Amino acid sequence: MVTIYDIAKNAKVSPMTVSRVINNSGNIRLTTREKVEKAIKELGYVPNSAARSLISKRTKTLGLILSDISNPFFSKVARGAEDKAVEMGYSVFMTNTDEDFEKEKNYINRMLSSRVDGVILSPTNNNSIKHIQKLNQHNIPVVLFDRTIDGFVGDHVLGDSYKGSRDLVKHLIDIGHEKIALVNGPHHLSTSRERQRAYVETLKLNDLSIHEHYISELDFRSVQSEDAHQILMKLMSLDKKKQPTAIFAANNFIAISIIRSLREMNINVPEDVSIVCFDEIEHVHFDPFFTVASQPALEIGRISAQYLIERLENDNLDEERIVILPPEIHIRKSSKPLIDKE
Amino acid sequence: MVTIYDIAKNAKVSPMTVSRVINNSGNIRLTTREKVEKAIKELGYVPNSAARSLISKRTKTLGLILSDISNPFFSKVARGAEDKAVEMGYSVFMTNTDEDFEKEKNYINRMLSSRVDGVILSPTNNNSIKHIQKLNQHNIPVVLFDRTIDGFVGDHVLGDSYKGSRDLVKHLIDIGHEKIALVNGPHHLSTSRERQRAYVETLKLNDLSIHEHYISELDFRSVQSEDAHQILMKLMSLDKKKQPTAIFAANNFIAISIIRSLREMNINVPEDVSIVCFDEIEHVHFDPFFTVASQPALEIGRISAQYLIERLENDNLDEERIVILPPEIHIRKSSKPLIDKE
DNA sequence: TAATTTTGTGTTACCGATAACAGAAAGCGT
DNA sequence: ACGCTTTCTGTTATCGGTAACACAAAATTA
Repeated sequence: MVTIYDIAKNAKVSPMTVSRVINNSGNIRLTTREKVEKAIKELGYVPNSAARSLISKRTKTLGLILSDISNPFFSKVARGAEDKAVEMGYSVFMTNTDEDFEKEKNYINRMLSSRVDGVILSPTNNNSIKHIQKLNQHNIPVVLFDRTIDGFVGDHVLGDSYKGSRDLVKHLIDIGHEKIALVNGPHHLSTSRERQRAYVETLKLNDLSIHEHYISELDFRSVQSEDAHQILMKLMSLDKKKQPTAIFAANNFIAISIIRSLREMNINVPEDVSIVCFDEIEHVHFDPFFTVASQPALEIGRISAQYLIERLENDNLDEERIVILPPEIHIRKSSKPLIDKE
Repeated sequence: MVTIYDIAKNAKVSPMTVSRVINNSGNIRLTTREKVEKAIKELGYVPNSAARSLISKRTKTLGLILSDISNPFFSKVARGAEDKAVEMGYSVFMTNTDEDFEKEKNYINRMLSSRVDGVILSPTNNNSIKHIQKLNQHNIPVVLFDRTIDGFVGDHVLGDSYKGSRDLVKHLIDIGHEKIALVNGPHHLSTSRERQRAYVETLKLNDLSIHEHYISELDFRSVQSEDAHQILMKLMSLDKKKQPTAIFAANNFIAISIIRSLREMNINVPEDVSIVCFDEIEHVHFDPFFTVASQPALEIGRISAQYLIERLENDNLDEERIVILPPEIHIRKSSKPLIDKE
């Protein structure tokens, strides 16, 4: 491996001079600079960042810990974060927890070991605070995105789950639905709790009742699951007075598993049941189908990276900055006005 | 930052002993081991991998350079590669070139600087060989996936573009289509060339003619583009004798842009035109729509990582190993038997 | 019990870069 | 030509680990 010493020997200068040429620091005579640059090109020298970061204590690397890379929402966040990071001179270590706390723990240790300068995280649950504290003990700042957790102090970049959910439920009510069920994500995630809060409040505000079984829970990653089927069976076998005519799915993958289960039961969307959900579902058809609250995923990623890097390069920042980005409601074909069948 | 020296002082041993405990190397008396482990826990020590790799010359890190992370095909490859790498004790640096040669160059330099042990790459074009040579000069092995390029010697993990394409085109012919157009990806990619070769040969073998304008080219990433529209306009305004009744799209995103353009022209799929394509299109609808050649993306990622790591940990491997994984043909609703309208 | 092996621990040097200091060379004023 | 800046370059020590060697203590063998 070519080192700064090889360059030094080749150009007949000291290693320090080579270092200075590389970093444009100090004063170098033009002729020496040229000698050194020639040697660098000839020998194909590339600085060793391990050696650099050993002395500089900075790696110019960010850790990005996603909960589900196969969900387009998260892969877009990743893309946004990487773009912005590179733009600002940083690299990104990207990892995937699959919503698994143990995996998260593991990756946090990896991040510590590789001495990333900061971490962008969508935590798996409230216990993740332990991981964050561990990072903070090592002076590694953390930006949370998508979700927040109890006790965290620092930058957040979130979507407005509350507002998006209110708008979705309101839309259902506006088009005549009164029996609306919620298939939520896991209650240990702040997004789920916010979405449920909005759902409950919106129904109450409109004097609509929440029947038993109307609120149920699924994993955010369950595209196809037995659990979904169970939930739908229960919902659709309620007696006519209670049987929901619309369902609010807490995220895109849950919506997909719902629509699949309904299909198996020969129930049509939107003819028999309307569905709305959080997060975009990639629509590749001629005409997009799902009524959704679409979050600005790329932007969430970009801002997360930017905030993190700003914090790294600037000590005198506020204790915490919270950005809450509103989702866009797209009304499409999965929701349709209720026509009274009686 | 806590170092091995702090642990040494705390446990009243030498740094070397601490190192031995951490790495389970050499013989350590049980009592000392316990002292050291206690100190490690108390001080929250995490080894500095920069320091480690400086001396060991290995980073236990792989570089993964994708051409389009927002394409589910590639994000699945990424997932597969990361899973396997972690399983084998490596981390992954993931980056995204957007099919841009300059970005690729940039990322290769980053990889060199961060001293990844090996690189998994889907090259942007034949000139990428320069980048690969640069890596090889630094003794960094490269595994190509999805695409191959001229002059590359080393491991490849590819999908069988030729076979998949033949099967798709054959399917169209079997259900009565005779006028079949190809909207290909860029000709500088091996996958495009293979898919075109299969298309041409299959038509010839069945005595079908390839009219002028039947073969055209789009970017693999163009989900929605003016170019697509232009191409479709040209195709659909051919005179009745030549107007294609079926289109073979070289990848998923091209298929999407085609179907969108057709929609704008009020042409229905599959009633008026059948479409088949390479790569899965995430079907979230009750019933999947596209007839596709689906590649085992996860497997491509996993094998790429495995081959690379094997090569890193094993000198006496063959010069090159080429895996070609067959795609699965899924016949769905976007292709339908031709009914003669005359 | 002395000789030999095994076990357990420490010392020194080094990986590749750079900060801090030192000192040589060149420029400048009188 | 002399001293005094300014510009340029080199030396030394260090970042946090570990390999290589050295050596004392304990265990084993003769």
